Amino acid sequence: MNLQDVAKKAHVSIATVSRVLNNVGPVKKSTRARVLKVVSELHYHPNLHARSLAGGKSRTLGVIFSNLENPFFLDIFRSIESDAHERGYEVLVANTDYRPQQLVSSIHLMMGRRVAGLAVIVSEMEPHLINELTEANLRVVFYDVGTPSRNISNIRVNYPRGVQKTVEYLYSLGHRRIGFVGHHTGLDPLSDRQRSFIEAMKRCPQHVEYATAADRDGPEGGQQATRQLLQTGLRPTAIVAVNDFMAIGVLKELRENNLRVPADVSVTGYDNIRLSEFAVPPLTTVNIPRAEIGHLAFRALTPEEDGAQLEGREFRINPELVIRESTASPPGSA
Amino acid sequence: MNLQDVAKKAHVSIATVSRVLNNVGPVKKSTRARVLKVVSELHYHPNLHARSLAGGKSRTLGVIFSNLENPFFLDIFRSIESDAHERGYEVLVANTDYRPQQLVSSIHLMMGRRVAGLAVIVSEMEPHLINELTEANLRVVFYDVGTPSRNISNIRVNYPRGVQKTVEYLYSLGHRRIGFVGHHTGLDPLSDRQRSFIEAMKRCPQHVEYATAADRDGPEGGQQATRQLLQTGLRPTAIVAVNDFMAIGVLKELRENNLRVPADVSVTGYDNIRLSEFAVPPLTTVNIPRAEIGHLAFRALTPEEDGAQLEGREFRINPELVIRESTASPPGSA
DNA sequence: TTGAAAGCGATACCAC
DNA sequence: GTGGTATCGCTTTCAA
Repeated sequence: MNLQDVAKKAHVSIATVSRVLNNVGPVKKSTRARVLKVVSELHYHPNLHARSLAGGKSRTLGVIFSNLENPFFLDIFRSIESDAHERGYEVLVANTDYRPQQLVSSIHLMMGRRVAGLAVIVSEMEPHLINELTEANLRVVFYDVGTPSRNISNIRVNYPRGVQKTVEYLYSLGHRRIGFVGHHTGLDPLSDRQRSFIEAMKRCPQHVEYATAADRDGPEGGQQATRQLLQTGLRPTAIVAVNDFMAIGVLKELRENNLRVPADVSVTGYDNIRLSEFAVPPLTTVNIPRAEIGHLAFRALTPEEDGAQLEGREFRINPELVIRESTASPPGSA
Repeated sequence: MNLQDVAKKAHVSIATVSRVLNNVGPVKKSTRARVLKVVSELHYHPNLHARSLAGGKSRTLGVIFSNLENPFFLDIFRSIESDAHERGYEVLVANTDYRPQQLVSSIHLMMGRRVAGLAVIVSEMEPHLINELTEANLRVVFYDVGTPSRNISNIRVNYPRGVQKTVEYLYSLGHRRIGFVGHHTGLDPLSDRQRSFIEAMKRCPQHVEYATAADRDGPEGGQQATRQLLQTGLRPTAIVAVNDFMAIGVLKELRENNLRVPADVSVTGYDNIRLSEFAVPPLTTVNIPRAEIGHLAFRALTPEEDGAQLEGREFRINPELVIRESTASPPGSA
């Protein structure tokens, strides 16, 4: 079914039907009513492909995430989506599962769909992709990677700073043997995170020991990585998880080893996802304001109302330590 | 940038470029190579709107969920998506937040995008929408609502059966005062769930008492609803949550009231999301196989390989009780 | 206030 | 093997 069918049944031209549907140009009230009646009788829904093709412009944004299962990403998505809907945009999501190849095809898919802007909130970003997007004629916003330019904006969270705060806090509590639980350490941004931890440890005034382990993102991975960590011989009095989602698994593995948190082992997460308050015990973590990130991403992708053609910008997010009940002084400390 | 640009630069016609890009028809090897070279030099990506418009058919499926934040839905999504990608389909997601109006626009959006099939996995389904979709010329699969017909398939989980098993189990442990925690009881399918609970309670051989409370879906809502429940005066020895996601909040509220689970109060969930094993204590729940649901949905939306034009079918899912550590006999029982 | 017609960027059929 | 062109369903001038 198409405009033609509606036009015929309403005894008008397709141009008129189009005007009615888009609320543009002058249309006599009675004509308008007649057309709308036919439209609803026929259950007509305009072909959006034809519409974007003819219209040229697009009110659609694309967003690509590494792992929608992790509430961190989902929160950002919801924030972008809600801004978008409010302003009459649609949003297309894609999930890469941390696979670089999947990221490539998602990006190309979004370009094929001629999105008006693209947010790339992933950890598997590779330099050549950044270049390709920079050269493309498309508004893009990256998360924690790349540098601003004509069409590129950036949102930076300064992950190392948050880790530094965490490690300092644990150190101040008296912890000297700390483990790190990460995931996908083969991917640059994620091995950077592990490195941030190591550097923070090395910066400690007195002698400290550490070990790291990694498995896939999520509670299961966190549990598995913790299992490895407990077998290293380090006997950590604290474990720093790369994010809250994995920390949930850390807590479980400790519990199953009859290690109390925080009496025997302290645990920290990162992100401050809402689930972190429902963990047992509630997690000490680093707050990353997902809603704000979503708003920034939307702003970055969207022309300012007042026509000011926003150049690529850089937005900085400041990670804040949130102390809850999963951390305490190590056993046997004063 | 379009086919024309590529064609010009490669000194061929747009028809040839199209052939190369789609791997159809005969093309001389050298021409093919030349075209591909230009395509990559120009970073050309075909306009998918034009493609679907010209091609007619679509390799895109739509999926609509009530709440992607609830891992139950996300698991189904991932399962559908993975099948889809494997078979060369794309999938478009939409999230309704349990808002009927949002569902309407999502459905229309999907129709406008001319998806090849639409999975509607929501709780806010209204009869007139079912009709509209039934009349539409579109493969649809519903979750736990509607009846099969020409183009409509259904996946049914028999929620009441699972609740019945749960209540029977709690009853057999000795529980006589049980609370129910739900959400969005204004929506038919969800008030049905609450009703299932009540009916299961009424079926108990001896006298039992119950109360219900509701808040929004999720841990926060679960916590809030539990707070209400604890104020009703029914001092429940067990709480049945409408799903695992809410049960996580139930556990938290009980903990904050110094009620031990399961020593003082037993708790059950529903769905068996992976997080339910990470709850403290791990949740007794009802297993709903999300992956299988995803596979079934994909099958229902997709023409069989062998051309057998699958009529609308009904798939039944059997809910199974999974007993873990959040349930026990009530305090003071033999 | 309305209609006719020129694109938008592909696909696919038909010639050559 | 390759090119020309009708066509998909819509938006958007331009005339009437």
